Amino acid sequence: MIEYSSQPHYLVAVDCIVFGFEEGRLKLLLVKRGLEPEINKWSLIGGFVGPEESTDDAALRVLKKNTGLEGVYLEQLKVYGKPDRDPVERTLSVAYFALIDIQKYSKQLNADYQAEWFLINESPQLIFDHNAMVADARQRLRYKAALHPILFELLPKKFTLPQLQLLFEEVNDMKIDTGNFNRKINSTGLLIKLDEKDKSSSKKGAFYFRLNHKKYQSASHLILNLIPGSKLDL
Amino acid sequence: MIEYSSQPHYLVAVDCIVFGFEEGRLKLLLVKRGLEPEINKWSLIGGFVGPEESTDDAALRVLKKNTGLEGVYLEQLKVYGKPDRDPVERTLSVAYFALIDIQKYSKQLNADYQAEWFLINESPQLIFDHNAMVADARQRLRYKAALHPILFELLPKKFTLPQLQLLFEEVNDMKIDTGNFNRKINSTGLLIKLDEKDKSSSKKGAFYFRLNHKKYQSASHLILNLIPGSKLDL
DNA sequence: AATATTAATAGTCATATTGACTTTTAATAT
DNA sequence: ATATTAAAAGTCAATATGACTATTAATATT
Repeated sequence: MIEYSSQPHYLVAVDCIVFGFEEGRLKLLLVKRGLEPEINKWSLIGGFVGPEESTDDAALRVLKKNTGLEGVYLEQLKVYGKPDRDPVERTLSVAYFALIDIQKYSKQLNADYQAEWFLINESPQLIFDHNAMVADARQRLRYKAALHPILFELLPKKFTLPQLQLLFEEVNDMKIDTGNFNRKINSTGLLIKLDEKDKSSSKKGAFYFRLNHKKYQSASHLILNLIPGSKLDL
Repeated sequence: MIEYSSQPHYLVAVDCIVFGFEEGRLKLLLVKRGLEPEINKWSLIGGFVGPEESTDDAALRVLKKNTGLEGVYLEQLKVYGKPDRDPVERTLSVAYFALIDIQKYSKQLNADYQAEWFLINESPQLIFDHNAMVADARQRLRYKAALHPILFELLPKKFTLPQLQLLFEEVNDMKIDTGNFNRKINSTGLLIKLDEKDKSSSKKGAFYFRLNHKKYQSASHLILNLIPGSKLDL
């Protein structure tokens, strides 16, 4: 029988950077680590890759086990492979980032799980290299969101244009001109205007919109130009 | 002493998709596999990750060992983590793609190593999931090249605009209008026109250009718009 | 009931970019 | 001298963009 004799073997983990958006602020979902070392410290949602599952499957499983979340946007970020990143023994981590609609899951998250939302800019010190993972994921999110319509994954089914603009402004940490933003979003044809208005934040109220799912699916890999001055740095 | 008791351990490999460009065609560097199983079959350049090196370092080492290449453009593509992708035992592979100037290395490659260049569209059946890796790498190259000036990595120090256009056409598998292409490239300010001309492919000759390295470094992460109709699919 | 207030939404306009196309130019071959 | 070739420059209408202004719809105030 053939074998790769004497090659070293390593642990392989997955870690998920879970983004949410609430009250106009970008948030991050964290859990308290349940094993030594660094037990009870804040950590990304993660776990070891089992013998019968792919890394993608492991990420889905870990996400579901720790939060109950299913069917969310999930994308491989990158591998963190430095030999000493875990002090116990060598462990590679495949990082994934997820975008979820907080409202959809907030009740179940608080009731059944230990997970907690943090404002992205006020999140605590994390274990190992998890802070670096979050920083990389934010950068990737910004990059991707400037070119592809993925931020809708963070919003509820019904949302307003001012809400969407706030999300873009939060992700990109910049002010955006309302008129130009609306024109650009409308020109994508991705949104369908509803009759209902949200009057919680103004007297006039802002119309609710929902995604044109058909169009959205076919456009998810198209390159758009959602952020002003995208010739600039990202 | 703390340990992650009884978690499964796996082999971890790196595989490099090495792209080159010669005679107007995109090429792929392959080697004959040196160990069982599938010994002597064509394979990407790869190897196992050693205990003291990061995956990035492993990719650099493997690339140097198999080809002598150093200082080339190298970027992590993604992890291939399906449990059965290697028939011998579970092995995760971290795939990297490299862009190199063929001319710079052709002599040493032929003399000292087993590596061989193939036209990308005429490359042989590869072991395991390596064909899928190549397909993913091509897609990533096309995506990235539409937005960032990375294809220069495939050209020699001196090159002509027709040569560059041919490269873009090859990568994107489409015809590009010469006037518009030149205008776009010139507007980036990345190129410096030389006095010398290349007369090998026309009577008039085409001016050589070289990269403005200073500008190139600061522009490598900027989003440009190098491909016509980039609102289209990629 | 008229008016002020607020933020959403629509409209304007000069400028820049784009794609399709045409013209000129530089060198060699006949 | 003239024809040939492909590189390089130029033209132009259509579109996209960013900065800005005007209008509108609902509520609050007098």
